[in-house]
Amino acid sequence: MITMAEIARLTHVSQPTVSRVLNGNTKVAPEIRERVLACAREHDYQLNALAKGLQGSRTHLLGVLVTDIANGFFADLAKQIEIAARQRGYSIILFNSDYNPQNEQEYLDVVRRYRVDGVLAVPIRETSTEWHDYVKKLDVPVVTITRHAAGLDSFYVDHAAAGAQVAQHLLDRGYRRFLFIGKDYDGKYVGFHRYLAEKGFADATTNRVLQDHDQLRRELEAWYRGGTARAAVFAGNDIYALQVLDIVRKLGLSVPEQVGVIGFDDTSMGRYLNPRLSTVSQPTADMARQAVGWLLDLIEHPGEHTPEEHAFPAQLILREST
Amino acid sequence: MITMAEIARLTHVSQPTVSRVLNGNTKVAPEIRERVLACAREHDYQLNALAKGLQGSRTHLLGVLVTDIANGFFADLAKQIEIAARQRGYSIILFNSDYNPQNEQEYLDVVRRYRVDGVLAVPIRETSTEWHDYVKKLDVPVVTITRHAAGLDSFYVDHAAAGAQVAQHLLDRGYRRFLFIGKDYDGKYVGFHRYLAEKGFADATTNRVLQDHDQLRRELEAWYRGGTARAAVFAGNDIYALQVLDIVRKLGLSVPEQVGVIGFDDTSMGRYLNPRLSTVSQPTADMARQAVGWLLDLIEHPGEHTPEEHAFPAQLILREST
DNA sequence: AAGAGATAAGAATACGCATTCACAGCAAGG
DNA sequence: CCTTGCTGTGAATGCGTATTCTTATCTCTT
Repeated sequence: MITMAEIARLTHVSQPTVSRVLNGNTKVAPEIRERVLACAREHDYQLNALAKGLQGSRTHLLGVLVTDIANGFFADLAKQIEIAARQRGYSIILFNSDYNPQNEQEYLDVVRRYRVDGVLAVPIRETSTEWHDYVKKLDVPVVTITRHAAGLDSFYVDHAAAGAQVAQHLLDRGYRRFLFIGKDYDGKYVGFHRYLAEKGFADATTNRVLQDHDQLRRELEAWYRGGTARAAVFAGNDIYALQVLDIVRKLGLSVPEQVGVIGFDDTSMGRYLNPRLSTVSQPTADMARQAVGWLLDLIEHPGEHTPEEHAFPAQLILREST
Repeated sequence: MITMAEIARLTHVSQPTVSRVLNGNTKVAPEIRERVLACAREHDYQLNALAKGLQGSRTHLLGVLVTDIANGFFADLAKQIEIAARQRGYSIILFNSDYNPQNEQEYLDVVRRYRVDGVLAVPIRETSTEWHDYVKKLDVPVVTITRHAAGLDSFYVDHAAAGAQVAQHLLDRGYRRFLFIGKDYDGKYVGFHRYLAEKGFADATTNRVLQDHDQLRRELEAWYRGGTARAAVFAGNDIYALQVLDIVRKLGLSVPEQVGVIGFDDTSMGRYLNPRLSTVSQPTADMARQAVGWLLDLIEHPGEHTPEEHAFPAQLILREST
């Protein structure tokens, strides 16, 4: 791989001059400029980003930390981030925490090792003080995306509010008993439960973690038989919702008459399911673009700033399943 | 961020000694070793990977180039790659070509800029000589994954063979008219068509590119009405298959009796659809692990080697839709 | 007890780039 | 014709690390 020094030797100038030509900020004699450019083109010169990064300025690397890239929602997010970053000349180093806090920690070390310019992170828990503190000690800007993190710049949809919207919708549709499938610390569940409690349905709300399809089936059946009021299931994501639909079908129950089902994430498949799946859509592309823009501004115009939290609205996509 | 020189100053030793302690290969006095390690721990030292990379050895960076990370199959692939790479101490820089050859080229420049140690790529076309030549000029090892690329190390499932397997299965099940949904240069279609032609069904095979759901619906309907023999649709991926199922349902046709449907990729949703989707599974995790292993061996034990092509078997997952 | 060999640590250097500093050449002004 | 000021270029330097080379200290042998 050819270097500036090499080009300098070939064109009988000094290395700094080559640097000046290639960066184009300083004035340099036209003849020399041409000679150097020609030589660079001829040998297909590529800047050594490591040397440039070491030298002190930016590395033009962004760390992207997600919980699970195999999840369609995050995959989509990553894609949008990658596009936005590329447009502004940054490359991304991708990390998967796999919902394991230990990995999450280790990745921050990788971030430091490579002197990444900034980080876009989907933290595992919204309220992990350890992680939070660790991030604060980092001297690179970190923007939280998809999750709300107090005291950090964050771009997110208010899951609690979305959960409440779902609750309201289900009540409107006449459902009176509710089941949430997902982690109980999930903001969606918190908002969902709170809203229903305010309306006097605290006892009618249950929360189940999805371990395994067969177990869910047993629990779902028991739950359904356990009451007479009209029942609805709120699934933490569309994949869960799909499984619920399958189980409900097997139980011989009709959707949306006997059981209502609503998902989350607005995965593309929802539109083609039978019945078409009601779900909640997040402005992924918008969030990603704005988060990247914000982060890059932070990077390129450093200085004191107070973290801001940017909430985006969730949108109910109402289809046949409710 | 603290450096080796800084630690050296604090512990009253020289920078090379700190390097020796931290790398642990050379002998150094126990007392000094302890002092340095304590100091490093206390200040939470992190190696500057840029400097190390510049210095000449490895960068411990891998380039991962996929066509579309938002596609569940590639997302899954990326996840497996990331896991395998992490286990051996490598981080990955992710690129999305978005099926745009120009992006594909540009990414190779990024690869060179960051002095990436190696590349795992899903090329857009299996037979792009330009790309192929460009890759050969690169002085880093490149392993092709998911696609077969002549003259390069590649890990892939033989799509043509898989297409033939599908054809055979559909014939076994009594289907006699066939439609493929996907790009016509797709290996799956090639093998599918060839096998059917050998059995005398050349005229009964049609190929359609999926542009848009409504258009597909019209074409599918016309195709179905256009003959009397039992019909089956082979979709290039599970998402297409899902759309086909939806259309077929709308047309009031029964699956698998009147129309058979089979997908590709074995997405997790297939198991929960109604009817459960027959599909083709690729050993993604295996391929990813082996590809990464192979690439890292190439990196860590350089030298002459002749590229090898590793074909993996596709597995038919037969469920209710055929 | 003195010289040879081993061992541990410091000094110097290179990697590729950007930047600061110094200097040569030249135009303009007195 | 000499000074002032500007412009374009080269020399020197630092970023953080690993490595090579050198030197000082110590152990062992005879």
